[in-house]
Amino acid sequence: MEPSLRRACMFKAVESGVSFPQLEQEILEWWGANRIVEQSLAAGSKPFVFYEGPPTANGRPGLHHVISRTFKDIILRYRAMQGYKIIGRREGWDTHGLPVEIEVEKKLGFSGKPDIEKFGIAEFNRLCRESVQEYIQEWKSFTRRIAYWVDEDGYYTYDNSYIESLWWIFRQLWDRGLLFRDYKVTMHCPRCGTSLSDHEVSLGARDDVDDPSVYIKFRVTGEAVSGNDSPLAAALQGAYLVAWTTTPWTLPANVALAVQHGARYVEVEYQGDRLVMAEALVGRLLGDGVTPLSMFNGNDLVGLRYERLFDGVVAPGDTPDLSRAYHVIADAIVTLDDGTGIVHIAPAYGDLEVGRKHGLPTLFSVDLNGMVMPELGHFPFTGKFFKLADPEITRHLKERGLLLKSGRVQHYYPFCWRCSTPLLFYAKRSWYIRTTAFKGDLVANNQQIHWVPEHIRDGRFGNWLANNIDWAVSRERYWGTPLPIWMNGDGSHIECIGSLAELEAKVGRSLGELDLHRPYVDELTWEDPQHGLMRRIPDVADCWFDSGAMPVAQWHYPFENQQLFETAHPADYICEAVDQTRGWFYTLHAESTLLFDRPAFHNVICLGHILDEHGLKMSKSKGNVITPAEVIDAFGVDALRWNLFAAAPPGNPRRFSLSLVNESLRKFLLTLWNSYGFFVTYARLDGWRPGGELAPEALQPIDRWAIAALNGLVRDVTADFEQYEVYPAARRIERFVDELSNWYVRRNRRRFWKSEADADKQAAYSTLYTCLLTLAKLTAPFIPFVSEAIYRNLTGQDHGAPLAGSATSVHLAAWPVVAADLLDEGLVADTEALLAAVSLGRAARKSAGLKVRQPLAELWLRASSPVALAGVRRFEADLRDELNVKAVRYLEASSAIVTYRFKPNLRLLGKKYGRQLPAITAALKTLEGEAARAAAQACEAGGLVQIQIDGQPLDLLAEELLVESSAPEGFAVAESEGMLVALSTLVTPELRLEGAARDLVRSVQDARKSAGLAISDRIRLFVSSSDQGELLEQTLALWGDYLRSETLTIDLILAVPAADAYSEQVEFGDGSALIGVTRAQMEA
RNA sequence: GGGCGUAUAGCUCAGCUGGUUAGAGCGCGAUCCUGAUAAGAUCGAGGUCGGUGGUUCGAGUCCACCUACGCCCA
Repeated sequence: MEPSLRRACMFKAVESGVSFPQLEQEILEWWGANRIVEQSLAAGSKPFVFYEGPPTANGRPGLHHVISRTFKDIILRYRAMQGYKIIGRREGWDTHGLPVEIEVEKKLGFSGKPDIEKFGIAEFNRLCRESVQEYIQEWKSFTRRIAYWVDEDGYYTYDNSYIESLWWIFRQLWDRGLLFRDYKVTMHCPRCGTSLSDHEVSLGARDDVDDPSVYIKFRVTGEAVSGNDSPLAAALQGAYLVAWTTTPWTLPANVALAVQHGARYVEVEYQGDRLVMAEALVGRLLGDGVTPLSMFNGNDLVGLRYERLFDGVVAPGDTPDLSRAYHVIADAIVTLDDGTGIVHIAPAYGDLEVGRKHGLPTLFSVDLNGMVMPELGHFPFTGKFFKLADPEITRHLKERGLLLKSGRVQHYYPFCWRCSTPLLFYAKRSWYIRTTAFKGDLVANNQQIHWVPEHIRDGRFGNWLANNIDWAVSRERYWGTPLPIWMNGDGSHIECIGSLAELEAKVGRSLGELDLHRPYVDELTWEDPQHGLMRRIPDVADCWFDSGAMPVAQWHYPFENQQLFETAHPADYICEAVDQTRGWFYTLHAESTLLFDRPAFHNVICLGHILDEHGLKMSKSKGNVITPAEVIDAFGVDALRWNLFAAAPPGNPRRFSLSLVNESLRKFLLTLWNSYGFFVTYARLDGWRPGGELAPEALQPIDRWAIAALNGLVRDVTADFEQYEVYPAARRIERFVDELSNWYVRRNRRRFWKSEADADKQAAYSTLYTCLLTLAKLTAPFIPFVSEAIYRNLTGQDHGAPLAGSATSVHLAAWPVVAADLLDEGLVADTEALLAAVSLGRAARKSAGLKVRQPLAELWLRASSPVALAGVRRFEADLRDELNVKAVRYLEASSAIVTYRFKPNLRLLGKKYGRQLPAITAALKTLEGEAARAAAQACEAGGLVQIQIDGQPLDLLAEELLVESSAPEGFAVAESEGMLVALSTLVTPELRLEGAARDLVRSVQDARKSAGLAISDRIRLFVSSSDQGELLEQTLALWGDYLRSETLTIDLILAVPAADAYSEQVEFGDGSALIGVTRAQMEA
């Protein structure tokens, strides 16, 4: 071991071939063993409220869950480091709902509700509970692996306490008259006896279904509904309104005919009848040569009464106002694409929204088994299945002379995905929450929410609120929160129960042990003295209602935790994907607005979806799904997290591939890791410890630059976080890490490996240490593992005594604070100018074919502005060294070696001169020779430049012009954004020797490395050349000492290498040289 | 069919209130640099800024329409 390594060292060696997945496993174990997560969860004082949007525990976690969980995590970690106590940092599970039921049905081989009822609801629900529990176990280990830090003591929507809170909410709404019963159109399977979800409907829909296509005549009575007493009614008496339908079975339930606002309608004579329909469709239906008798606007027809075809059936308990039926309405659903421009309206079978809007009654003709109802009357089709009734109804109407035309058509129609029975659009009694009564509040409260990205607020979410419809909240299912509504036999008396205690009072016994699910709650009934037996309605709640209630129900409010709830509502932050605008974002917002008249959350990051590398949705059927495990196993969680934070703004849909994660790893994580590794390597050699006194004057400008840039970074990243803007924060960090590694470390390597332990070396260590330690804290919310490894080692947690005042984990450390006095915008800008000059210098070298190791005599520079010029002057020494030139000179207008060109500064001149611009540009182009030099001097002095426009003189200000200059003769030039660098290309014999020496040094360093020597090994060096002997001798004569000190050579031998030496043939001068190295004896 | 969003290099993305030669990283090719680095630098190939029209002295940027994709709704 090196003597220096025997000194007490606080840093553990950093292995260069780091495996991040392995590192992460070690840290996971350490976190677990030391209860770091628990400590972090318990820490903090000021409250910061978070709501966990509960994932449906009905599938394995995918990449999109990694995104949402890491975006939740990063904000919470940031707030925790700022000393906040995070409230609600706990798991939550959405456990109810149809997907869970379907999963269990599949397992059992069921094909619908009848199977479940036969099987027994109790056992069925038990299996549903079991199913979600299995998934939750998988989710828990996934959550730990991706370092989403939440309390595993989470909330479950199936808990009795959760359900009781929901009951309380329902009762609140009920007491305020906001919970009501109305029809809702569902897709109903008459064979399975159940409604189907949208998803199920799409499974069984076909677009090539053969159906009847009939045109029916409705006879105008000559009357109009009161208040619309148009003469048209009388004029059209006895004429027929013609409507088209592909579902004759719905005709008995007809209550209105709809026309289009503003469209043109005509009355025509056809086969002895007067028919009314849209003008645009007459030709298609009746052929050419039909002459119109009269014409009118769609609006004119509104209110016309017609003779009903049948007496539709009124639902039991319903008292519809039939005076509102059987007339013409105008509605936007009517199109002139096909049919007649007059649409038959049957609210019970699909047109419920239209019916509601126009105050139409809802009448029936087919029951839930799909049979034509006997109550309709005695017809040949009575009691028949609705599809089989179609031709009978058509024939019946034909006999009554009301059929104009019939045929067949192929179109879209849905079927049951299980049994292929045609589905019915069917208006069923449902329970609604009257959200429309609060539309104004919903919209107003939304304005208080900070959305990321911003456009969601007034775009997708705002529009959704503005078009609010009442929330249909009941489901005829089994595994869900039972609606706490009890009803007597004829539905004339209804009670809503708001707590378990209230229910106990009703049934007169303790229900402490009761599972508040079906079928157990269904069995609870009581006798009401006036209204008879009270029985619970069979419906359960929409599971979206469960999750929207989580601010209340996760704390079992108001039965417990009243005080906690006051603090924990609204949330400061939530985060989910964009599909939740009509899902969880809405249900949270709606329930909060209705109950408390305030938004449920203040800040929300709304994530875009993840796509595969071709921009397509990842789906099992496409086979393009990437699982989190394959990414994490290959590159680790931090590489994945960094990719998610830094690759694209969170609101955008993001394309994803393994190679992109690999890029994040190599580009960012390894750059950071290697800078850190560099530091630790040398700090160990020197036994360096942080904390020693550092004289400010020992800091080099580049040190102060690094510290200034670091503080600027802290300031900007903090500001980004305050705005919930994670992506720009990540980009800033990336840029800083790149500059730290490729500018600061590269420029200062020498200061770390030089042998004197002076103040300058201390300054370099101290600067780099400060940057790395601060970076560990800044990156902790992003990359919790790598930052932890760096932080713990830099604070000596694993090795020797921990640094005083440091935390055991970076996640328990405080967020960095900006040292305002160390910010230095001028210095940062000057360095930027320098970096630009360096880049141009390298470009110039490239164009002349002069490698950087070859020293050159001089460099000419013209800066883009006086500020940039000052910046370059300040760092001239760095520029000389970096570009390996002996002198830097500055081009000024007075110098005669260049010529000048002028361009207008459009940003300034555009506003001032507008359409004169082309002439000004042309005039500037003609400035040449002495005139150009004079103009350049004027610009430099800040004076005026006069040009001629159409014979008129025009004075331009110096800042309104952009000056460009050409290259001097004999120089290699590069130019960009106003800055020009010209390199003298003349290589003198002296410069050539110096270049040769540097070549030699580099070859020897290479050989040392290849020979496997340690950095600090001293060597014997052999050099010889058969074809460049003279050059070699001259080089060594002049630069021998330099070669020795650079390569730690204690014995330089101008000869062919000894047999035991490691030797290499290397390029040298115009030929080659043979070099050999052996480890020299260490002196005692 | 409606709403919202996206469309810029082979890939992933920047591009502020319209302004000068549309940028970065990856990948590819070439050259260079390197005793921290699976690294870095420079150059090159690669763009009709999705399309069409308009406003303007000037449009990737503003407006209209259209196309494709994603999400939500019908």
